[in-house]
Amino acid sequence: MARKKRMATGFTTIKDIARECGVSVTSVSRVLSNSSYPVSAQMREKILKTAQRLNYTPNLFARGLKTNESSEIAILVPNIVNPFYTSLVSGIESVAAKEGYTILLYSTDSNNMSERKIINSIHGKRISGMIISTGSDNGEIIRILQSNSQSPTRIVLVDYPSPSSNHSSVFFDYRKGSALGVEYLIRKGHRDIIYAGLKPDRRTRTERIEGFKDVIEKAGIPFSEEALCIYDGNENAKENPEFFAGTELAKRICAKSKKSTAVVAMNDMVAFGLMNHFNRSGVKIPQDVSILGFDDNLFCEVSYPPLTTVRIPSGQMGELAAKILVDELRNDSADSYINLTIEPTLIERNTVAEVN
Amino acid sequence: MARKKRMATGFTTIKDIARECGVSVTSVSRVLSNSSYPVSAQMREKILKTAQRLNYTPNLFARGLKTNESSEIAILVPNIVNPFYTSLVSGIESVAAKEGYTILLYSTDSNNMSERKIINSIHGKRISGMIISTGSDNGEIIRILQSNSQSPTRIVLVDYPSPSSNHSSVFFDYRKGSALGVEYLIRKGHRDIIYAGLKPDRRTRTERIEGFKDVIEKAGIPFSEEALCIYDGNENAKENPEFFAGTELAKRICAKSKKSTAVVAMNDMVAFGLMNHFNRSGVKIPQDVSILGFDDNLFCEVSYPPLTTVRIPSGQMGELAAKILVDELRNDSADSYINLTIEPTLIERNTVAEVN
DNA sequence: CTGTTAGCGCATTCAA
DNA sequence: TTGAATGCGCTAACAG
Repeated sequence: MARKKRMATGFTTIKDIARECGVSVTSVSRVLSNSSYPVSAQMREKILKTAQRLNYTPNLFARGLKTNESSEIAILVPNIVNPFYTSLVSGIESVAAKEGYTILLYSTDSNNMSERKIINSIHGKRISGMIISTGSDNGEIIRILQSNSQSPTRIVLVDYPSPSSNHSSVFFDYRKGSALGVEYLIRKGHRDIIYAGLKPDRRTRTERIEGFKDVIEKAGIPFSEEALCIYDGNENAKENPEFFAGTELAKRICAKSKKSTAVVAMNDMVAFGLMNHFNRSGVKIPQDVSILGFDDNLFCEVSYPPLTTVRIPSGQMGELAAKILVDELRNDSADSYINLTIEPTLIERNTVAEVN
Repeated sequence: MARKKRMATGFTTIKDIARECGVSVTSVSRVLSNSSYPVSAQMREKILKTAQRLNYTPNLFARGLKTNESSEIAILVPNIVNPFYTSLVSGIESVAAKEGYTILLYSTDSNNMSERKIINSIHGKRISGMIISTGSDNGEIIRILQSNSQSPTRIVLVDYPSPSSNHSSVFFDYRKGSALGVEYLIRKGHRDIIYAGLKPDRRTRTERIEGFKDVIEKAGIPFSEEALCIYDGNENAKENPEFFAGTELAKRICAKSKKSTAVVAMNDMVAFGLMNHFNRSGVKIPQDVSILGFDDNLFCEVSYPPLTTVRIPSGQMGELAAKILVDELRNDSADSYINLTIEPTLIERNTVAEVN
């Protein structure tokens, strides 16, 4: 009579099911963990039934303790408010969910969360894999991660330079993207073109400027530093610093004696800032000045006029990164890594005019 | 000599540390798990040192198996692309991180992830608590969650109606928000006001219309169904359905014989759609027509003209929800729940003109 | 095909 | 203040 002690958590366990069915826990485990081990059909049936009836949910702690696997993917991004990261994370999430992985979200901007702490958390949870895309490019995290030789965590990098080469990555070719945009402008007859952006303090920004120069020079247009309009105020001063920078840069551009016919923005938010000031000042877009964005975020369609821009398919990049990771996790393809570089495309809308 | 078998995972365990220090695993556990149990200072010191040296990270599976706690918070949202959810999640994440909780992100839009599946995952992981905010308001998830009496998961609801009352919630008062906006319009002299939005198929939308009617009638303006411009096309047809709906509704409004001086949009995206069409058609905002948004998303500053709108502080709502949850988790405050209703505020920008 | 047994790493009795 | 022993729930040898 005396019911065996069965307090603990109140959750149904395989032991409960075993008792109920009059079979061993092993058999229960075998069917409930989708083991390939042979089990008679009727027993399987019975176990499945009572598992359902008893509302059984496997205790992932126990399972993890045995298998050291969590089916979890950690995402490391600075934040999710920046539209690039929003859709990156969204892309990752969609394929991860489909593949049965759960997403752990770590954002480095949330203070108190040192990279060290994050790594510890990830180790402790025996995370299968992680996708890293923090804006900075010091490679710090990777270094920490690898300094601990115990960690078998699979890593896929997105727009994040790697100090070593033992992981896959998805990069966007910012240099080519920038070039693509400027070529388009030149094709439209522009020759006095300005680049407007924030301090080129990271690779994803320097590359844009390089791409800009590449094409200007190739077109035989004399390049001067004058063509580079850089806002170097505090990036964190405003709620929407890039937009604010755009408005400031537009003022500076308006004040120039030498007039330009087009300005290529570091990204869409900067472009919106430019447009905002131009719109207010009665500078007509694109009649008086053409604007080129970079990102193709949700609001390019929304702005007035709709923004012509170089597209960074961040959602797709997220999906690719996740697919690569899941694939590596499943096939444990030891030392083969795949490194993708995503090609830019130009999205024509209404902010670039033809000049002659 | 024969090293005891110590393969398993390769991670350092408390056993390793115990051996290294020549003490019992018990003592190691006590100091490394921050137990309040008394341990001599020197021993503590020694253990801490070698733990650090050996790069020890507690195995959270093992710990969880004992304690049945994960320090994880699950977030359930339809997606993170909608700006409301972006900042909701962001707000939650920031306080969760600060409090030492990890975020698990579940998005219901990602197909293949039935609510049933999500619940199972959450049970299996012994998630401490969850925050739910799925657009629909059928209460399905709660029902499933509670049908399984085993689940002790703490839940906080955000803009999600509850079929029962045993959990805390954070709501926004859409009705009052809408009223606030319309009152402002009337104060500015508007009397021919139109509401433009999608099908009122959920509470958060019907409330807006009710608030609209409330004020119109209170102002002694005869209300007719004509004033309600509802787009009932397929919401998922376009990439940005709300924006698209806005453009369509603007066309319809332009075609009306009776001219209105103001239109209140269901939300900012719809407002942007309206503005897009008006801008293209040479209808001047706000001289020819005033526009009122709802949300106060990132792009209200960016649009041209900047959008006057009723603010939903979704980031703050996320923070509040997380604070409530963490508090309940820590203090296990049994059956006391707190239900907040967030008050609207009006953000004046440049899309509403004074008429007379 | 089925069951018995051991142990993953940790926190926690209980005894010293 | 310390340590030996137990078991959380599950999976994987190993033996039948």
